[in-house]
Amino acid sequence: MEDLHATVTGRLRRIDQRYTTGRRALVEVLAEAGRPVTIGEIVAGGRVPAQSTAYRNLAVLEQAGVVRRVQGHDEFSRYELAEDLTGHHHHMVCVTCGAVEDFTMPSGVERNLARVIEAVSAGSGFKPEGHRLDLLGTCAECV
Amino acid sequence: MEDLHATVTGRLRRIDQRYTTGRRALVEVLAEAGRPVTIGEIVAGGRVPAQSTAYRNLAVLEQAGVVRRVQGHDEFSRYELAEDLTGHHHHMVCVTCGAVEDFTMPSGVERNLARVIEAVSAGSGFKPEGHRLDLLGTCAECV
DNA sequence: ACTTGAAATGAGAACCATCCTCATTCTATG
DNA sequence: CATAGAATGAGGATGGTTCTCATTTCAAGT
Repeated sequence: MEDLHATVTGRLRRIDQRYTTGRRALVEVLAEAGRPVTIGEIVAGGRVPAQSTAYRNLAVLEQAGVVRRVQGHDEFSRYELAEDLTGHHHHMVCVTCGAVEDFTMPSGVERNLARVIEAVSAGSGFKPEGHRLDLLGTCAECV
Repeated sequence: MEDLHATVTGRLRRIDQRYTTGRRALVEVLAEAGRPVTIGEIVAGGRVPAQSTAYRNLAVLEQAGVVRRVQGHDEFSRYELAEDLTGHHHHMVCVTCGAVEDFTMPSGVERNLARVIEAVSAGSGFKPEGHRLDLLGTCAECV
């Protein structure tokens, strides 16, 4: 966790932003969640008091490359730590309640996928910078 | 195109909805686009006059299993024909302008991916119903 | 420690894509 | 042709997200 804070400090400094107590709390909430969380969940946790500040700081942290915004299957945005902080992963998205959980694939499959993506975009004029693979289905809660 | 209209007629009838001229125009716009389009693009085309009707009819067509809603990388929703009408495909999403283009992968890769997805979700309590794979990057226009 | 200027915060207002309302128009059916 | 019910379109309402601005906090120099 201290390593994480040190990394975030550096990335914020790079865009002339301070790592305040409130922003540390936000990063800790995201780190402890282990899955993408909504603004509602973040504020309901009690450690991040104001919704407007949460939105603003998530935008700052996104610009710093610390946070990534995730679209699930409902009307709420969700936020998680950037992949280079948590490791490359994908999402299982419940189409009923909107909940999002992380999952990972064997690295062989990932390498294979990366190779195919490279080949597909080669002649298209599109310059790929990353990919997202989401499973859509029903989570255990919603059976 | 006539086959398409016949199929849509059937699917709408199944949920007690009519296939009106306006809805036919909407389906034709989506079919001709060949990529997910925004409400703005649909209305700007001139064949679908009212924005509110476009939204309502897209919702009806989505319920009928004719249309799928796609989230890109900007604040606009995009709409395309359902995969069983156009074939399974994925999206290249421009992170700069938000444009979305279709692409397909070799069927061997798809089968492989499906197998891995099955294995991953097997012990998780999550029941997968589909997947979406998006390439994020920069399109030819945005260089 | 004290001061000071600039950045961060929080409460509420503003924004805008999307959805809803309702009076009017269309359409399938007898 | 008549009629009842559905579809349409213009504008209003909704709500997640963003912006505003007065207040508070922070970092750096003295």
